[in-house]
Amino acid sequence: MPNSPEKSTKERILDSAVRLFSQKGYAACGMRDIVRDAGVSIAMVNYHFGSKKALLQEIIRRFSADTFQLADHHFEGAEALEIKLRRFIRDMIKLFRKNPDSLRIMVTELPMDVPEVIDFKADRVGKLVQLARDKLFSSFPDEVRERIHLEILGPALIGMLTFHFIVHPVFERAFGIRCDDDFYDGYADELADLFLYGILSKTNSHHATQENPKDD
Amino acid sequence: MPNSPEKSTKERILDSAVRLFSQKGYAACGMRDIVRDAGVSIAMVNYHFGSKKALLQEIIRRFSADTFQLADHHFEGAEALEIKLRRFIRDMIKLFRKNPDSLRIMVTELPMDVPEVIDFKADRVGKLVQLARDKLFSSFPDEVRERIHLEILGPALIGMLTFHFIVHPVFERAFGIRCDDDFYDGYADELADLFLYGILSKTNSHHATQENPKDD
DNA sequence: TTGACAATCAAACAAACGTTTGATAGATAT
DNA sequence: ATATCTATCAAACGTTTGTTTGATTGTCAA
Repeated sequence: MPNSPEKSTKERILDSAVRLFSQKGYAACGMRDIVRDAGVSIAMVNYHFGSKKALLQEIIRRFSADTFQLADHHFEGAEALEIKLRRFIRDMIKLFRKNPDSLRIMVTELPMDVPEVIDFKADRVGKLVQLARDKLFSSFPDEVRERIHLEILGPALIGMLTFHFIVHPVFERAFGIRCDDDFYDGYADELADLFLYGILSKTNSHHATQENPKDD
Repeated sequence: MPNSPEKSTKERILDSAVRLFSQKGYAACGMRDIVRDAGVSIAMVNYHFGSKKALLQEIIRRFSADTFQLADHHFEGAEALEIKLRRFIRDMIKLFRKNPDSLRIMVTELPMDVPEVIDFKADRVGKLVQLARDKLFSSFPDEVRERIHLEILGPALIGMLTFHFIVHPVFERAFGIRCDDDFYDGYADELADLFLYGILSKTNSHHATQENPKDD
């Protein structure tokens, strides 16, 4: 299915690239696949973006900006931790649903040979966790905050949220579920419950369940 | 750094392919990269595996077998849910640490044009969740099991466990952590706490935190 | 000793790759 | 009117791709 014809050439290339990079992977997707889908000449990619790799970086750059801006926005404000975190998780899933292709590209197509991309992402993730520490957990007493390892729980949360979209084809096949609005409402609630209880457990007691066994 | 010379040609190719597929991605990694690293001729790949794609499928097949066999094994037995689940999480992380390259390949290189691979994975995931339902939660009363949505919590757990290894370079850069034995011990404990509390919350009360708000 | 078989290699293959070039049309400014 | 600039295209460029071929070596059986 070709692209809508009223958009500009540059936007048509971007749309096609996002879909095809996600579908076949960046390296496996030839520029001729993209321009055929976009209905433009192959020279247009280098004209508008400079190179195929720069096109990929532009896609990642745009989606990163959306994602981290959303996170920044939801951590501000005076509401309780529960309220902020539930809203954050719900809107994050909403954003991922709207751009599942961009999400998969951002996660799976780590351009290992472009160190500045890794630096960029690491910088944003670090700032995000710092923001969570300052804005989300600032009211907790120090000895509780010491027990909450955000550098573990943060990536775990992101992993929970994103993994479903990464392996979506396997997931739908395995459970015979079609993922509609209702499903994702339940999905967001379930993950929020899981995460909030996990955090709050640290605020009340030391031991996780009955005994926290360390058997071998 | 080339491969160890005492192994067979077939094994040398497999070892090199796992590392390089993970590093550069399947499509971006040329067969000449692999055979140069393995110290063999390029014809050996097609001789021993048939094609480049068959080599990828062999890698995924081997690692899938290890992973799901581990899961099957840990869900059996008469111990309590907490004990089984903690041991499962710990050994899963141990396996992922030993084969981070295979894990990344299995998750990120979904051969979309090979439907049987997706079918294979979907089948295994479905059976795994069914096994968890039968062996892990069989002692719970029915009205509690209805509230535990394993088709959501299961993939969420796998996402938590694997995501760290997928984005490992970003992760290490962001937090300035070197991930040693101690780190992963804490990592496993933290995730087990998080997950067990999230589940046990469903067994006690209906509402997640204070109010389970549904604001907009 | 001869024949068959398995493992290996260097070289060659056509196809596909990302990029560049030169030309063309349309708009805008001088 | 003419020159400049922008957006576009078809065609060609040199590489690199995965695969195949034909020859060579070593091993084991007849």
